[in-house]
Amino acid sequence: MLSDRQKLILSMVVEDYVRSAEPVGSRALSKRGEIQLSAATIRNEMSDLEELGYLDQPHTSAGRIPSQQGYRFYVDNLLSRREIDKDTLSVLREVYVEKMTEVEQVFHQTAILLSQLTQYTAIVLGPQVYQEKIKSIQLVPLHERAAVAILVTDSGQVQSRQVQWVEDISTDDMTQLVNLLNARLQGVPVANLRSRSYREIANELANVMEHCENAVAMLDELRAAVEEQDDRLYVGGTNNILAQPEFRDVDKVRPVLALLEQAHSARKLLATGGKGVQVRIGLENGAGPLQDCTVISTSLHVNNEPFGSIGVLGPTRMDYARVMQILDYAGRTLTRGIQRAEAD
Amino acid sequence: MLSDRQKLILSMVVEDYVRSAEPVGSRALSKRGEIQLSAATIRNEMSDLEELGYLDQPHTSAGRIPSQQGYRFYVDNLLSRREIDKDTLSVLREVYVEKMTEVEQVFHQTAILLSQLTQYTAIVLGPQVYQEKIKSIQLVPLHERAAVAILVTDSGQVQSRQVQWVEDISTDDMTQLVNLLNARLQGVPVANLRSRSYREIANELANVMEHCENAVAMLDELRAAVEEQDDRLYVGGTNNILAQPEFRDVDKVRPVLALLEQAHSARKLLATGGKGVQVRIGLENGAGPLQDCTVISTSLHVNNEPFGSIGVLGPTRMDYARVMQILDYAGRTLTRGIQRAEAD
DNA sequence: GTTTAGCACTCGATGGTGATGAGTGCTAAC
DNA sequence: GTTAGCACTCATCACCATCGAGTGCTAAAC
Repeated sequence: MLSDRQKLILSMVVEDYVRSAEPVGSRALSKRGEIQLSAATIRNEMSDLEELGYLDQPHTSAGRIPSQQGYRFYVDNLLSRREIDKDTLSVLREVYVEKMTEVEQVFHQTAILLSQLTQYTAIVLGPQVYQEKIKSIQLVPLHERAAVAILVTDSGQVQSRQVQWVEDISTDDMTQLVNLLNARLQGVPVANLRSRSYREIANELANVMEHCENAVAMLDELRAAVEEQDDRLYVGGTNNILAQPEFRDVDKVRPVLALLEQAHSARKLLATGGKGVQVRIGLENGAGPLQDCTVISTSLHVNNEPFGSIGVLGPTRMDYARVMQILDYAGRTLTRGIQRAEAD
Repeated sequence: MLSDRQKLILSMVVEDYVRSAEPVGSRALSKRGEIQLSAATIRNEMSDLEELGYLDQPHTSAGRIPSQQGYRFYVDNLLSRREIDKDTLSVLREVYVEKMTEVEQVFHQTAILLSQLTQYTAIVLGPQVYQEKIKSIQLVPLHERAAVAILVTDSGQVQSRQVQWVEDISTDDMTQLVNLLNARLQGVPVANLRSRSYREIANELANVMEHCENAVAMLDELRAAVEEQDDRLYVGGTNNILAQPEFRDVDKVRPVLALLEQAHSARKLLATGGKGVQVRIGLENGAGPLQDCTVISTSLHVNNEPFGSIGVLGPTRMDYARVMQILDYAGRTLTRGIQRAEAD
């Protein structure tokens, strides 16, 4: 276990380094007044901290920087929970005071907001429609052989697909089809469209109307639409990462940007399920391009069900306290807002 | 007017420079065999071309690079319309052979595809729902006081918004409302929702039912949804731009990325209206961050109406012929595909 | 035992120097 | 009109000395 003095020095190193991006020397800490020790003493402690794995030294005769383990300890034990600053708070309040009817829009705005506030890159993952229940299915004919199929879930999310019929279909048939689908599918989780109930419906359809293959294909299309939309991912402020000194080297940034462009890679970075703010430092994000990055994220919950997540990606040298506060606040406000909108 | 020899030399310089990203020297051209002249002669011609403004010299005793004017002349007059290469063609065919029912998905895929094929950054702007006509309006109740309003246009695009009622509304009222709206609004351009017909409807509603403010507010919400969605912009391969030698400097890339993140700035880059492939070189994109970039784009048309546009952003040192071919092909194929889907 | 001053040492960063070579412009010969 | 020859320019690179921040260690002070 670290002594109190070691903890103090570690957190001073972390905070200094986060501000300056320069290795922190013993003399600099000694002069800062928060600690009444000579540079030599601090040097000894730093040497110990390095041996314990909490600090790194880029090269002999440079100052120290926190190691991944150092950041981890700092986040877990030393983080000073200072108040969220007023300017930030007022910006957050201003945005979330507006009514938030359109989920998609809110998530998009949140990505922009988070990136602006933190000056890092924001990643927002929309809720998984896949887990919601079907509220209604609608069919809007476009021409004789084409229509738009619309699926509404109980949280009010809408998915749609154009469908083509192989042969003409009468308005009556279509009404009958819609009625049947609604009667059988209301309340069914969208995910089930692929399995059991899906086949039952198919059989039943075959009894009621001709050309039911079309209707079956339609359900399949809707399910596909939902699956695709489930990757609904918003990334904001990618360019912010370029402002960080550790990413001045293009070869370092490019893999990170490339990863963010792949929806399936990016979504893996975010917290899933668990409550509270999650911090993943360096290699904890999985080896590779993100070894110098930290992702802080929190997942949203509505009625105790996961409802997307929001996160911030920056260098490991990140203002942990501030970002965690912002995410915490944004997460709770968003959750409340959505819950209220649904309860209305 | 340039002599044939000058044209040949200019295009050799452009093509060499596009390949190598290094200033092109007279000796290098002389040795390439396509021209039977000594380095000295070519030097004289290059000197003339520089005086005429078609070539630049980074510093004395460096080779020449094309000026913006040089690229412009090359694109307008010298571009060799060689065949699109087979590999590229087969990739394009493969993607667009799949049926393209979902407009949104196709545009998204196109952004990814274009960036992969060209190794530049792709920008795709979806069609303006705003200009289409209303096909149908639907209302799906969620709770007593909340519903999802859905608007379908004649091209099959779907927009939706959650709406809240101030007071409970009966199912009958809702049905009546939907019927009225459909009767009055079918065929009306979405854009008109804000103006004339919108007020007429409001008055008529006041006669038929109570609490019509809710319905009026709903129409307003739908219009807002459409307006927001009109910024539907897909950007693919932003990281590709980092691979270009002229953008190894982070300070050069960052403004470009920042611009691409702002939907309203990015959409300005693309061709609007006119048919055919458009090339904007350097400052032609408007002064500022894009002075070393070229945007090649083409707008799509369905039934002679504009239907979004697709474009590629790269350094001015760009493979013009190839990108123009790819965009031309993709544009025509997309248009055909969408038209067919609608005609079915 | 803990803290501190003193000092030699390390190592990256900075800046100046000279060699190298690609490429030019000019002149004179073909 | 074309080309060979040549002096000149200038970016790039390797090399080297200098500088200074920061360390580790030792011995003295508390």
